[in-house]
Amino acid sequence: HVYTYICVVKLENALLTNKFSSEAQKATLNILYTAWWLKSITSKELKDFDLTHEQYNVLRILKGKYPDELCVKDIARRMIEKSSNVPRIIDRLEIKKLVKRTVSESDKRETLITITKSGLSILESSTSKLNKVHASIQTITQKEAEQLNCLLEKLRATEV
Amino acid sequence: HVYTYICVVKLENALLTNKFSSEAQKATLNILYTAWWLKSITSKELKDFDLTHEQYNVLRILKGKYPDELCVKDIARRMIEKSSNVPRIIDRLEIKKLVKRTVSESDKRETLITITKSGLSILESSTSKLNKVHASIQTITQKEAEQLNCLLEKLRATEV
DNA sequence: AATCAATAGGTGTATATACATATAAAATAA
DNA sequence: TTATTTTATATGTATATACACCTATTGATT
Repeated sequence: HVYTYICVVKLENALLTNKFSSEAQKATLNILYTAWWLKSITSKELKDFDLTHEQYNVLRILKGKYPDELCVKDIARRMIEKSSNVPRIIDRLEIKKLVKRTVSESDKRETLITITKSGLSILESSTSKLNKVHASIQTITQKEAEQLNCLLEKLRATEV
Repeated sequence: HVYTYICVVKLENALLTNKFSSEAQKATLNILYTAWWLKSITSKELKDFDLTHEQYNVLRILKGKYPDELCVKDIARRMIEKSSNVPRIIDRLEIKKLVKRTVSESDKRETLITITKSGLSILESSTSKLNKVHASIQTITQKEAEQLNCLLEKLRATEV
C-alpha cells in the first residue's frame, strides 16, 4: 500500500504555541519559519553537490552575468542576505576550483570573480535537481504566488 | 524640512535582477529576502540589550511556560529554526545569568532550564522596544496579515 | 604634489547553523 | 539480570552571519 498524505503544517504546530499577539506578529514568525523550511529543503539537495545555500547563490549570481566577471561588491549587492561575507564564500569556491579570482586592471582594489567551466557544470546539475524538487512540492498557483509577492513587498514598505 | 518617503523595495531592486523563472520561484526568493530583512531589523534593536535573535527567541519560549521549566528538547521543538543548537545558546544565556540549568530529578538525562528574574526583566524591556519598532513599520492590515499567513501555510503544504 | 577621505577587499572574533559523534541515562529485549 | 537500543544532552568541526578593523588603492581637497 502507498498512502499519500497532504500535510499542512500550521504555524501553531510548527512552533508549538498559539500565543501570537497579532496576525502581523504571527506573519513575522511565519515568514521566518518558512524561510528556514525552504532553506533546509534546498540545503539538503545541495549537499549532494558539496555546495552550501550561499555558495550556490554566489554561483547563480555569477552565471547571471556570465561570461562577464563581477567584483566582490557587485556580488554582495545581489546576495539574498546582504550581510554575507562574500570574500570567504569565494574562498571556499576557489578551493573547489568553481570560481577564479583576478585583480582588476582598471582599479587594483577590485577583485574580479569568474565562474569556471566546472562551476557552470555543477551549477547546471544542481539547479536541475532543485527545480525538480521545487516543482514536486509546488502547492500554490501562479496567482497565489503573485499575491504573496505583493504582500511581502507591501510588508517591507517602510518610511525612511 | 522633513521629507517622508514611502520606500517600497521591490525584490528586483533588492537583488538587482529580474531573472525569475516563475512567480513561485520569485516568491521563494522573496520569502528568504524578507526573512533576512526582518531579522536584521530585530537584531539591530536587540544589540542594545546584548541579545542575539536566537537568544531572544529562547527567552521568549521560556517565558511562555514560566514559572514552569522546560528541558532542552522542548525548547528546541519551539525554535523557529529547528536546527538551532540549543545547548550552546543556553550556554551564552547562562553566562549572562539570564537562565539557570538544573538536572531533572525524574530523568537525569534531561537538563531543565529556568528563566531568571534578570532574564524576565531584560525580555520585558527588549520586547517592549521591539513592539514599538514593529508597530512603527507596520504597513499591512490585519486582513492582509491573515492572507499572508494562509498563503505561507499553503506553500508549506507538502505530500509526505 | 601632498594630504585627507572614501572605497574595495581581506581578516579577526563571537555567535549561530548544520551535521556528526560522544556520553550518560533510561527503556526495552534477551 | 544483562545486553541492546533509544533518548537527552553535550561537544567537535566546517561554514556562515554580523560586525569591527586593517591595508591598499583611488579620488578629492588644499
